[in-house]
Amino acid sequence: MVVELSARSRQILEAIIEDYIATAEPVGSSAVARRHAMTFSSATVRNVMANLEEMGLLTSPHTSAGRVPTEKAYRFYVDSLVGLRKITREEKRLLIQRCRQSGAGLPGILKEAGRALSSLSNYMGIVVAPSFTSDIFRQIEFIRIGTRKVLAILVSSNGLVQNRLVDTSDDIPEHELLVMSNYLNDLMQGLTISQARDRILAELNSEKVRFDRMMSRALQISEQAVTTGEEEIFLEGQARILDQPEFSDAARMKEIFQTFEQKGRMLHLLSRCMNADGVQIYIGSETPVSHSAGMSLITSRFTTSNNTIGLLGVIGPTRMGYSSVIPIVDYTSRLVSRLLSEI
Amino acid sequence: MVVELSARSRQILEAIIEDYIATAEPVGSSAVARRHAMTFSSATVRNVMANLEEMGLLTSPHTSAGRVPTEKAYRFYVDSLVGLRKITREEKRLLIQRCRQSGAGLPGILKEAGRALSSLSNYMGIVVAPSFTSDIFRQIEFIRIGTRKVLAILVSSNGLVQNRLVDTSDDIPEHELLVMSNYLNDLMQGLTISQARDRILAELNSEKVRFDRMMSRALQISEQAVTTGEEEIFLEGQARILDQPEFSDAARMKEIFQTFEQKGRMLHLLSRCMNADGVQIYIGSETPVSHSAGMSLITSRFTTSNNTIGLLGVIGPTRMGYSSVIPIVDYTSRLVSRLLSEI
DNA sequence: ATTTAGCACTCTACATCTGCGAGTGCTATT
DNA sequence: AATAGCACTCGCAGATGTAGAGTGCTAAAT
Repeated sequence: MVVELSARSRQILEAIIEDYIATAEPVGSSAVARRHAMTFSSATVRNVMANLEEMGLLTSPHTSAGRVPTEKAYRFYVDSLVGLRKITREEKRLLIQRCRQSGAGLPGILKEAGRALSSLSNYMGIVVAPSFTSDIFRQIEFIRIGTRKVLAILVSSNGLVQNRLVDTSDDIPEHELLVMSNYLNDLMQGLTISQARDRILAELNSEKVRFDRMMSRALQISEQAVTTGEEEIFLEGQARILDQPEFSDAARMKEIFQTFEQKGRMLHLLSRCMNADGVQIYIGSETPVSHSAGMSLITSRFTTSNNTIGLLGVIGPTRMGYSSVIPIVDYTSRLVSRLLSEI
Repeated sequence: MVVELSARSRQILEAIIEDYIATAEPVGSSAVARRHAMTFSSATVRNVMANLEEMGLLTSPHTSAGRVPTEKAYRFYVDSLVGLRKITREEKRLLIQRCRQSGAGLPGILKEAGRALSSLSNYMGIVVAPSFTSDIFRQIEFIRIGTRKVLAILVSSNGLVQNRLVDTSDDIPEHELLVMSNYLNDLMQGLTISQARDRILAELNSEKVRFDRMMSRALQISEQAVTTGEEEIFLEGQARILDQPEFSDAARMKEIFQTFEQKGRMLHLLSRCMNADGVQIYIGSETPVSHSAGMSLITSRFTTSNNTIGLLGVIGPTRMGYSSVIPIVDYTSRLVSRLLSEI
């Protein structure tokens, strides 16, 4: 729905939103007229506010309180936000420094990026690691751990490692494991992990393999190895949302923390943020995770050297400092993409 | 300090503690006399309570409220606790079921054990994975990832895997990597990871190696690989502590969550819980993590198949259901040890 | 036709007050 | 030594009162 507003209404709406973002308290007509040194009086502001309320952009908690922006207002505000604060040099410096200091490797960078996001925005940082399954297969290794236990190690071309302990029906000698891994490495060369999985399943059903004991055994083991483990999601700075006055209520808090504990579910919900390029903004009930809790989500994708994609962003209250958070998320996603391409 | 009490004083103290654990509200003299069907009157109870207060076992929040047990009282209660509730069959069943259902492998079992601890106790579950460094070295592998990048994969005999991406000054061909890994596998055979690290450092300084380009390169790379990564600590059911009325205050909550976010620090503090065998109980200010926040910690060690040790337990408010939590922690640590020995 | 000033009205947050009841400590009694 | 009785204390919850912020309407001004 397109919202049409006169220049003045718009100016007032923006003032209200910004004041509310800053103070978390309902803002009254006189406050707007005063603080923003408007050319007109509080009475005029009142009239305009009444209009805006009718349009569904403002509500008042009760008769004699000021007005509070609705989700619709935030949406309008964000959409028409021309004056995006640029990211400051200081923030850039901090982000770069922190992401570099992290222990080498993709997970290290991502975790640190999440922390940096959180500390710069003062909300919660969120990072979804690129899905292992869409990464390109690089190598599989088998290591014999005691009798009837084989450790399968799967390496992707991004240097990600997934390992899995597999029980085998009987003891497999080392030299046979070597033959098996050679066979499989050959089979899966150049495929993504998920394609590799399909190939394995297809091969398992093929005639030629069915009667080759070693091959079918190799396929069975590797099938377990390529089965996706838990995908990784980093939530950093959870304690920070306790700073927000709107979450000081215990019941609400609990709801939120419970949501965050179900990482699998979150991941599922976040997947739809990965479809579009650029910074995505979800306000209030638009937010895929934790509906109805008055949270907003700002995300952006990042890419690794071989074009698998991950997601990073910030979760905070609907009343969020959009104008500063958006450029931070934007910059961070570019930065992370760049750092990852260096790996 | 040893506390000596008459049988009656003791009976009353226990009644107060148990009532307070159940209700989280100060308990008065008449409540004790009534609810526990004592053979004496509330007036007598009052006299006894006055004594107990003088001994520092009780305090009253204000004049006309009931009494609340102090840390000292909990300590006494726990120490003299003969009537440890046995773990129920139902609880056993649940624990076993949940720990088994977890994905194979040590981390899977530990994570699930943490969750089970949390849901059975209704407090927070905590699990510290056995230190990788005291595990026994099993094998090292190098995989070439692009030019000048080598992925070093370190496997312990428990089937734990640590991997690290290493930058190399120049490109190393695959066949040379193979030679290197053979050399190192031989070098570190049978040692623990931390011993292996010492050996590597010693070797790096030895005369014979210093002038062998390949060997010294191998040692340099592996030195990075054996450097300990982050140790793992699982905190499960954080949301559950929000159920406790004593933590409904936002400021307190924040303090607690901030503590839990610094996992490195926690790990450090928890290390002293690993020294003794059996169930360890830390009450209030005795608790190594988060002093002064009115929390108690109950832990017990578990061991893997080759005697590396980890820690698991429960964190909750000082007012904790000790008599049921203690056997749960005890049983879980045995269970986990057993499950791990099967790996 | 807007904009503005003025004013009556509304509603909440905060403070003050009050009675109730839970709980205590002391004392006299058994 | 244990108990019953009693006066006393104190916090809590509900009631009452008040100040102030904010609104909406109307009439005057531009």
